[in-house]
Amino acid sequence: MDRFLSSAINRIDSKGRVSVPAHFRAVVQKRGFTELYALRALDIPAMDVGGLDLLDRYEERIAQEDPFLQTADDMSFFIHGDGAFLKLDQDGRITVTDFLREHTGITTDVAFVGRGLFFQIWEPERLKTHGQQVRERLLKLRQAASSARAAGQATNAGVTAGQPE
Amino acid sequence: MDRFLSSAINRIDSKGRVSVPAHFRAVVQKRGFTELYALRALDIPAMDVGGLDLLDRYEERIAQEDPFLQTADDMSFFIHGDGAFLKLDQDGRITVTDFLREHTGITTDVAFVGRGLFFQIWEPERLKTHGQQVRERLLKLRQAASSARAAGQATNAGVTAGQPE
DNA sequence: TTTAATCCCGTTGACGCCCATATTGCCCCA
DNA sequence: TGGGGCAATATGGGCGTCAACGGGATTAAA
Repeated sequence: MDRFLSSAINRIDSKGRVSVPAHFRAVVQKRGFTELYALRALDIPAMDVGGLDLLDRYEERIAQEDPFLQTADDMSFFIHGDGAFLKLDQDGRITVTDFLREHTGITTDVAFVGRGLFFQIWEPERLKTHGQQVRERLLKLRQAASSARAAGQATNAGVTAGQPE
Repeated sequence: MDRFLSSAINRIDSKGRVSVPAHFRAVVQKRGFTELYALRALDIPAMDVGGLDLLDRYEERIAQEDPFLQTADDMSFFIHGDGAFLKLDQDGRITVTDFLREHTGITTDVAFVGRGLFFQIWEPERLKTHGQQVRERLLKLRQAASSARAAGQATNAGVTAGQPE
């Protein structure tokens, strides 16, 4: 498997280290990441962590912006300046710096969340809250879609009553 | 047969393991699933379980979204982060983790329900309740359909009365 | 010298591997 | 048709391995 999937919660030890889940480490190796780069997610208290290819995605986006405008500058500052390298020690652990704690609110435990091409680092309680919010939003999306379909059928009223799929 | 059909209830042992029905295991093998991936269903307390091809459809869908908007993030979070691998041991059992118990309410027994290309995991009592609700909904739908049809046929007065089935 | 980072090793607990037993369902034969 | 026996499956438990975790010791940096 070459994608970051699933999630796990690990404890920070007295030296401020935490194990990256073995499964994630395998993906890191498979993808050939020589170093991990972490940047602060924009609207949530989480870090996005991945290889340097994480930047590619954002840089593409920046390239689309007018370089004379503030937006491009802001974005560049964000991804180039507001990131940090996470070094894996030989037991597969990283040290949780204040840089991480500040933005995530992490204290004693760290939640690792797979996101496909990268993974995220969360404070476990906040992650839980966020997860619930995500589910609610997706559920709304789903209901909106199905009621829209129902409304569509209503215009065909009575011609074809609901066919049980 | 290469689809997940029928259902079964198995007991969790003292080590937290439960046998996946032999029939399902055969399908798993036939479909070439090397690992099982479980997602928390959105609006019901069940897990959707299948191969990694479960993700393909979702990822196609995500690709349609603007990757910088919240919806894409939510969708990725849901399928990549809110899932878990279920490893079959060589006796065809999986271990029931807290991740599964939390969402499903499973305690001592597990209900396996075939759903064609994937299968579901339920707490048996909840499955029973859910089954009844589903039947009621379908029944209502059917009745609504037949009464609508009857209304339409009323203009053709009494020629063909509702067909019993 | 102090602080922090890195290496190395031991412990612990969870998980996978293996084998034993019980239970179920099926087939064959009387 | 009913019973016996076989095979497949579900279930229980012992044991080894590995990942997470804790901490000592050494090295590098401030």
